[in-house]
Amino acid sequence: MNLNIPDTRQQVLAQRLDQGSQLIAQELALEFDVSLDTIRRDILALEAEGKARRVRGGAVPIAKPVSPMLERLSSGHGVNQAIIDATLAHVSDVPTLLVDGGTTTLAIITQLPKLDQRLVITPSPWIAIAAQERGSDVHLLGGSLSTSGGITTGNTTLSSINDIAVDVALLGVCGLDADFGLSADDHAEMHMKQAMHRAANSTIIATEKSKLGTKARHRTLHIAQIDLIITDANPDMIKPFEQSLAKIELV
Amino acid sequence: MNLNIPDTRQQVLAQRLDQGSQLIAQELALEFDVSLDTIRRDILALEAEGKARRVRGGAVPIAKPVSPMLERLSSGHGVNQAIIDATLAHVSDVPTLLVDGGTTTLAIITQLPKLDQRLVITPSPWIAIAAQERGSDVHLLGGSLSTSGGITTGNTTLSSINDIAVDVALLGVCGLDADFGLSADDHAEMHMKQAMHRAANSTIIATEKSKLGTKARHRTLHIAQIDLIITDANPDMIKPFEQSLAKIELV
DNA sequence: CAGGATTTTGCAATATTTTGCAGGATTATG
DNA sequence: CATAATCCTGCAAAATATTGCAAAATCCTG
Repeated sequence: MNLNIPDTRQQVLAQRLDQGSQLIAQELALEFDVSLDTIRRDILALEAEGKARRVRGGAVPIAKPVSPMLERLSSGHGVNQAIIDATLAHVSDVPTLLVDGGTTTLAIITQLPKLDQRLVITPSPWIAIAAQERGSDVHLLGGSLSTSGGITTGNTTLSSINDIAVDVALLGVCGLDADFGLSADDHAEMHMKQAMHRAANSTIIATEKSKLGTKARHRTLHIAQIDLIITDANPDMIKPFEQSLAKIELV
Repeated sequence: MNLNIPDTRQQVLAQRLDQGSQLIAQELALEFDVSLDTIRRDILALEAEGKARRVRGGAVPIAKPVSPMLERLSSGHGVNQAIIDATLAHVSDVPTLLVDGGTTTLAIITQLPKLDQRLVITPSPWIAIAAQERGSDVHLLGGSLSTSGGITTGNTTLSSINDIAVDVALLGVCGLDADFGLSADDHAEMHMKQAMHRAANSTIIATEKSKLGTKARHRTLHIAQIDLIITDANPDMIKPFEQSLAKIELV
């Protein structure tokens, strides 16, 4: 048997909370053979550490943060309509599209005009669903679903993407800097975006001005490798980009 | 034992509303073993938070402007809660789950308890998203997205599924007949379900009674190949199945 | 080891929350 | 209009929280 001191008990309780179980004061008092008050104090301590949410009768795990993707999707789409329209003008007639994940690309794909015989290839389940609803044929690239960006990654994904060739790759952006180039938050996502670029004849990027000038952790593409950048930035914000080869379209 | 306090109940109720189910005060009073008044107060509280629209006899979901894709994602609509609970009892602790597409399986996965280190493998982008929401690691099987069932199919999918071994496969149902067995609408889906069955140690099926006794186009599995069938059918509906080897759980 | 400080624990008195119930008002339904 | 179901209101009982306090255990120091 363990030491029956606040420290040990609270450790056990914290572990159970992590595991998702609820703490019921009455039961715990019996289990640890202490009074209700003592358990109550333990829970009080856990709450102070932010490890528990106290409720009448015990405690429950801290409410989990919902995924950022679902969050944004359900709470109004903050994607600039002008960006969407400008991008659609470039991709609407493309018969084979390779589409990255992300809120911007998702917003674009949900407004893709219906077209017979279009094929959308994507590592993102969100994009896959949206594209299918717009009547496209969809090829979903398999792999492990990364928590950060919501796209599949991994060796199997990479190898399958290396076997395809498409007209246009539409990439999402974590950071975009004139010198540092396009960057990604995650190492696995970086490889995915690079592979998508290689598989496509031309690479298009649509991004909001807030991403301009920012750098994410992993350098992914040089600006020169990008064929077209579509953004809602002010003219002076894109000055650093002008000497590069990328074509920039302001909306 | 669960905490039966306003906080917990209201959380459950809110979740059901999100799924599109309507709340019936009488039923809930029985389910939670409290008086009608208590449920009424819970609903009152939900209404105050803007999470429910109160109607005579219970409450209905707030009409929320969701994209069609989200709508389908949260459409546990019409799936019998008892089936979900019974299935969860079998799969909650399984560390590696292979999950087919379909509204029933989707409703189940959206209620999967959080568990560290669970891996969900699926050919369905909807399941993938739902599983990720619930904190699971997700491996998405790539391939062409079939329009009928919403799962990926094709040779690449089949070959990748042949390389895996899991504890439990949770399959959806198009038709289920005592003689004809489990059947699928689509030829490609048939192959997928068969492959999923082969990859798993045990095969579980959850289905509503409306599917019982019906045959879809393509015979997929014999009843004897199924380890467990969970359904809300009446006892006399499953008589034809009794001579088979499959274990049947009525809810 | 003695003696004092600190922590932990259980208890009692007092709030607070939650619950079920009784009654009368209101609404659906034939 | 009559009837049944559901709703609102106030209230009292039960469960749980909070607070203050004192006894016990433990730790610390010389």
